[in-house]
Amino acid sequence: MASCYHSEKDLVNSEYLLPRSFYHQDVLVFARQLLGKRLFRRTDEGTVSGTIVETEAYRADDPASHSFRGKTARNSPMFEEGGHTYIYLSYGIHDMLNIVCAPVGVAEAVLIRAVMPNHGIDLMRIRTSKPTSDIERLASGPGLVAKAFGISWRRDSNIDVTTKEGGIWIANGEEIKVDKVTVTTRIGITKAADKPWRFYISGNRAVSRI
DNA sequence: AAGGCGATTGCCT
DNA sequence: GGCAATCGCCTTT
Repeated sequence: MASCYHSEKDLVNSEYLLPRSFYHQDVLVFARQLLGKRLFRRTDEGTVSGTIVETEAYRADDPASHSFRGKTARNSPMFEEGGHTYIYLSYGIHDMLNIVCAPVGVAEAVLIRAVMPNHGIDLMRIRTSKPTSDIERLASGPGLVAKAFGISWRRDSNIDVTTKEGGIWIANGEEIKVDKVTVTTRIGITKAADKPWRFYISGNRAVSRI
C-alpha cells in the first residue's frame, strides 16, 4: 500500500489549496468535483478537517436558489467571485455552508451537505454535543457540518477559501470517479424539487440520507 | 409594521 | 414517522 511509505506529516505536506480556476466551473460540474476534496477549519480551538462526501448545486436560473430573485443583503456573497463562502441561517437554528462558484455577478453556489471527519474528531464531538457518536455521524447533514466545523453565518460568510487566511479552506483530496457518484434530487426543498442536482459518494457512511 | 416560512435536526410516540 | 424549536428574511398590509 502506498500509504505505508508516507508519514502523516508527508501526507499533510502533499496537500495543496485548490486554485481560483477550480471555482470558475459550471455549478453542476463543480458540485460533483467537490466530492473527495478536503475541507479545513482553523479557530483558536484548533484545526479540524474532513472529506466532502455530499453536495447540492444551486444554479443562477434555479427557483430553489436564494439568488433567484436578485441580490439582497443576505445573499450578496453568492454574487461574489467563486471561491468564497456563503453561509445563512436555516430554521433560525442551523448554519448552512455553501461554496460560491462562477465569476463575479453570476450567483451560483454549492451546499456542503456532509463531510467525513478526518482530523479534530474530539473537537467535533464537543461542538456537536455528540460525545459518543460514530465519526461518520458528526457532520452528516448541512447543519451538522457547520456545527462540527465551528462555522456561523455572522462570523464566516464571504470568506475566501483559496487561502488559509480566513480560517476556512479547501484542499485536494481523493479522486472520485464518475461511477462512484450517486445523483438524486435535492433534499428539503419545494421549488424545482425535480432537479437531480444532489451528489454524493456512493456507499459513504457519512452521507446524510440514502 | 406584522406574519409566515425555510437548502434542518433531534426528541418523542 | 411526526412534530417542535427558533429567528432572520421576504412578502404582504
